[in-house]
Amino acid sequence: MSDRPVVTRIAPSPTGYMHIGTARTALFNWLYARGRGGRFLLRIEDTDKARSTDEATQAILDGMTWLGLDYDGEAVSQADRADRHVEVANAMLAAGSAYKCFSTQDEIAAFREMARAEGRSTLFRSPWRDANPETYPDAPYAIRVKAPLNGETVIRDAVQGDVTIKNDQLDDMIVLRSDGTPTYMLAVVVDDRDMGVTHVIRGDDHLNNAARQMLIYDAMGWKVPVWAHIPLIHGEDGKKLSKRHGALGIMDWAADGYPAAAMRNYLARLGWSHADDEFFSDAQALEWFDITGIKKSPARLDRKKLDNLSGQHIAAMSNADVMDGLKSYFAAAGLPNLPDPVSSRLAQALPVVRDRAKTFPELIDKAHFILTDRPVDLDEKAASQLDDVSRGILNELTLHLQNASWTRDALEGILPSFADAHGLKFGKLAGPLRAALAGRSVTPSVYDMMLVLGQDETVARLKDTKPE
RNA sequence: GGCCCGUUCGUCUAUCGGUUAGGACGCCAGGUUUUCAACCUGGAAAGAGGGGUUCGAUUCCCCUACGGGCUACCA
Repeated sequence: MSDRPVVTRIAPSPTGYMHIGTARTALFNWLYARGRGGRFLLRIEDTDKARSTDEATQAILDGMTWLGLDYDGEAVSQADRADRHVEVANAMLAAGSAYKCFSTQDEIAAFREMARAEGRSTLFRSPWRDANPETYPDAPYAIRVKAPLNGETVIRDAVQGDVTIKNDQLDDMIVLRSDGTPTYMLAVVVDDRDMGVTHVIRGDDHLNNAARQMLIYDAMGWKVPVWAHIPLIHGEDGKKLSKRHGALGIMDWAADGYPAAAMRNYLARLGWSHADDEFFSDAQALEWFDITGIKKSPARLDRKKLDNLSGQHIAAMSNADVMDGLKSYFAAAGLPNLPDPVSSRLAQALPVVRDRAKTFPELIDKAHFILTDRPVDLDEKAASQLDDVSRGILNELTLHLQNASWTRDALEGILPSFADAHGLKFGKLAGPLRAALAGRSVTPSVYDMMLVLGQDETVARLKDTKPE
């Protein structure tokens, strides 16, 4: 292939948010470049002024940041490079590989309409392709590339294999509009080549476009990059992703509380595989990722699988990483950050709750016992656990607890024998205990909670349940 | 319509002509257990259909069906 240093890029158009598919494509490009000591670039395809906004661009930047995909240099604005695009269009014109076309949009539309009605090809053949410049009218014109009329163009694609397109399927696409602005087809090619992009890894909705774009590379005598057109992601119903699937933006997933590391792992496994590896670190992904492992068929999103992976990541993260992830989650979900004291309490509880949560909000929920203050509010089920009898029992238990040494061994000695002495099954004691300590009926282990809460707090909460 | 791409358990996938078609998620059953989760053990579950090629096809070729993409002076 190539021994040039690898340069990849992600080139999203700012359309309001960072699409989940864009996020995966970005990840693939990032993995490929970074895994080989190459460069990874970001270019915002904002040539469509009507649809591009600063907010949308910011959304992409935010998405990249959250996902942890760092790019080299500054983000490039495609619109800012319009002059260079025009320059290239004129160069092609001068070289004779492009020509001025005076056909109006109305004429072309009328042609297509008729062609469709008659069942003929709607491919527009400009009458100006070989016209004598002396016959040119004094009117606005578009610049079109001169596509070869016969022969074929083969796209050597690292994912799709060799894809052959007959040249008579290619029209003389417009590179410069009659208002003097460059089209996307021109802009991508010029920008990719100017930015030194060696590998174009993008959605396969661009596969056919690659043949057209190669025309420009050839016309300018530029080296064609390695193409890698990856299949799109589909929704859980197998249909192409659309608004009704919801959660299309990467930040929606951030707001749902998935750690970025889990998202990277999950997204990497969507359409790419490395034998049977499912759960892996960034370092492993960086080492393993290669275009040869990319599948040719589209993959569906699977929330359950993400949940599972997410749970594994949360369990494997360091405390510091969990706390950082929590902050990102609060920011993405638009929630206020935890005040420091609460935050440090949560940190203490992490060891006993992290294994039980698939997402950050779930983690917060599991840690409710440590986040709540006395007097503990009881939910309905917890309240029903605390009848007069069990309150009495807890009160008696308090006596045993306030002088106990506060270790797991000690507590595991006290509680069962206490239950036994009262003719209670352990569960009958644990239920009310759970209610008193957490105000809920579903909590972490009572030993875990007691240890995390500490002796004073535990005893205080039990005393709060003292019968009147 | 034309051109291009795809199709292995419900889902993500392994397999690169010869396998009892493997793993993971999910699901079901059992176990463990102080609740929930986790965990352990076991189970059900797949080559779209039809033709070829071959001693032998999930694997190579063709057709059909289905899905997707492109076919703009959108990106």
